[in-house]
Amino acid sequence: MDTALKALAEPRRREILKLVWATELPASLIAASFDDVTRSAISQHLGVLRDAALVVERRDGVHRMYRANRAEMKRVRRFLEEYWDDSLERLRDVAESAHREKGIPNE
Amino acid sequence: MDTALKALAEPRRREILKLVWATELPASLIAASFDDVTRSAISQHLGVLRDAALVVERRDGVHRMYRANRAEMKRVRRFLEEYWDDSLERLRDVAESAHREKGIPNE
DNA sequence: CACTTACGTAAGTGTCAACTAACTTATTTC
DNA sequence: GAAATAAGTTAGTTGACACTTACGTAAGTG
Repeated sequence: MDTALKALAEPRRREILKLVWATELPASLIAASFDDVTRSAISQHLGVLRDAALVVERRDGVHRMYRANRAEMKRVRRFLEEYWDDSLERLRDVAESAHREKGIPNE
Repeated sequence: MDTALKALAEPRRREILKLVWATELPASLIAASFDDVTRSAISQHLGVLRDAALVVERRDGVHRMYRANRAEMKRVRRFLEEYWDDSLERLRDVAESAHREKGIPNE
């Protein structure tokens, strides 16, 4: 999960992900849509996304077709939503117990 | 926004954020809840979170009290949700998305 | 005022990440 | 089978980052 979040923290990779969200694309086309970076860099980004399971690869002759792994994306999304929503209650106790243990001044 | 995402990609900082989500805490207590890292490291993490506006600082005598900036967190959350949803929208526009569902691994 | 507490900041270190350039491997075409 | 195309891979560079130790500083305390 951490791998996925880190992968998403990079703007270039988010851009790639958007490209292959709805359509399957070969690496060459993905790389071609970035003019300020080499094909190699994109290939490496694709590797990171693949390792994070955010993207799936399928070989088609000389091409490697990529598309977003929406199942995994959903997992990330759920994780974050639980993070926002659950943190409040779940951690109030932790904070308060720490409060007591260390004996913080005033309040 | 990119600053915020990057800040969130670091597990330690997510942990800190959780701590100050529901309760305002002084830096010392926050640091005290991590035993494998120095106070200085936590201070620096707090600086990153502050720069990303994910956390607000309030001075109270010798203490610097921190709490999560929920407004900013909401912004990040919205950004991500638009990210998912915009892309999903595009997906809907792709006519063959329905039959492509069948080829999707796991889930 | 000396002392302590609660913090930030500076400087230095090791590691990792993004990138380029060059090379390799697989596939199709002639 | 040689050449061309598509893509991954490796080596090396640069910069960022998480961290530590050491020091600085503001606020309270005897």
